[in-house]
Amino acid sequence: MSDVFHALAAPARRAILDELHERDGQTLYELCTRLTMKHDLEMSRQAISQHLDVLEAAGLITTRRDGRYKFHYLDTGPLRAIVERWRVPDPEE
Amino acid sequence: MSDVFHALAAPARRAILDELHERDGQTLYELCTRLTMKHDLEMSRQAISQHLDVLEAAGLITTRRDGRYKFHYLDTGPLRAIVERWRVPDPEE
DNA sequence: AGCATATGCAAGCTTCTACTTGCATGTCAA
DNA sequence: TTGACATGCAAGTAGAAGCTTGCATATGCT
Repeated sequence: MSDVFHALAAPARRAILDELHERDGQTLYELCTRLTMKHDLEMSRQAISQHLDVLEAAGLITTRRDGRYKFHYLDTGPLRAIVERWRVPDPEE
Repeated sequence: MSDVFHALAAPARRAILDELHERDGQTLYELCTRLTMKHDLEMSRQAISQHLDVLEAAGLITTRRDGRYKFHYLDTGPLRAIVERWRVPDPEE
């Protein structure tokens, strides 16, 4: 799971995760417009597409094809390994 | 806290955190020998020193000077932000 | 003081990463 | 089928990151 850390290293990819966390299941074009609008990120479509590939390879997002649309869904499962690796105490304690 | 993600991106730095998690408060030289022995990492002293600087800048380790020795301590506090950012569910649930 | 130990600083090099650019593929509607 | 829409692929480029190399500073022991 070394790819997870690498995927999280880029600010642009964390912004994409933020976007999907706020509104799950977006297409590439939706992400392009919303990232430009809300997060003040001027990223080209190809740049975002490549970031999505990295995030999917890391298991942080899953995709679903439907015709010419491809929807992207956030998956925070791989982040659990980070928490457990160095025994991060819970905020409740 | 963008530095935290960048600090975690390098496998060598994660190995250093692993070492400090197993045995806290090591000096630079201790880390050099133990990383070479146990983790099969052939890293120079300068390389490890630079990694420690990055980890300290990210707040993942703290240091204490005593004479010519400098001890390094693990601090998992900044990792909590990762958990809370995308609402990673607890393993208990 | 003199020497070994422990760490710090900085320039140079190589590799990788993120982004761009240009074109290709596939889907749907008229 | 034609054209617009949505995405995919791949080469090229500028910048950053990690590591090395060489020397410098500082502490402790004899």
